[in-house]
Amino acid sequence: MILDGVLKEGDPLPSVRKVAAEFRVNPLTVLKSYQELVDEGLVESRRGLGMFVVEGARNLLLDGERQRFLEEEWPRVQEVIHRLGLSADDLLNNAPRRSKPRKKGSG
Amino acid sequence: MILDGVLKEGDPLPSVRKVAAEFRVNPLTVLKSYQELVDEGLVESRRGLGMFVVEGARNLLLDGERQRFLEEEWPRVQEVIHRLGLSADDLLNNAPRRSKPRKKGSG
DNA sequence: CATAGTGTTATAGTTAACTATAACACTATG
DNA sequence: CATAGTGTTATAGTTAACTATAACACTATG
Repeated sequence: MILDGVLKEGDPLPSVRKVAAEFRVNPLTVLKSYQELVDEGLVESRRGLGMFVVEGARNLLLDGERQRFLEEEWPRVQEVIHRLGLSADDLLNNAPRRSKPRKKGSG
Repeated sequence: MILDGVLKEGDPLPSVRKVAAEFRVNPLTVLKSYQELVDEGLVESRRGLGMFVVEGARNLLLDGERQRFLEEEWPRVQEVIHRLGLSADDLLNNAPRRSKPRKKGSG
């Protein structure tokens, strides 16, 4: 939500209790997740008021997630792509060039 | 290992006990994972002998994993790429076109 | 002060996955 | 049969994450 701009910097996060109710989950579970955001320096907690998106959170998140994605997730995704014999073409255009025709349409 | 051809069809999987020892893990845990492969029809169990890669397993796996990847994983990866302001094009072709130059080299 | 909304802490219980250990069932080999 | 290697089942214990419930602490508002 922060990355997508749904939550701007300074905005309050939906309250622990509301999220807990909406997802039928224990408030403690929500709180713990929110605390992780605090630990990452993205969110700050103001007792009695709520939890708020920190100034600069979006850039911090963007940089951090970019790094994590490029160094950890993407390499693994690339391995999978390679293992499955997929091509960049297959993935980007919804119109794959006619490659080797498949034996059968399986379903 | 099956996709990469390390395990050919008909080959025995490393025994439950060996894997358990190698990864310092309970044999039951390994067994359960192997059972999942049996449930997927990729592997068959021969009591007293071992677990073996089924004939046709590689193609079955290839088709199944292709579908799973294209329908589930890749869309999510694309969302992340988009959210992070990265380009799938740049990531797939290793030769990124010169796009907007970044403000700073961060480190 | 009372109220209604926040985050926070505490205590006890539940659950799924995993561990530890032992024993059982089966097969090829000699 | 004995042996050594397989998969399999059973029992009890451990652990991390989550749940249920209640209470505490704080803030803006009236």
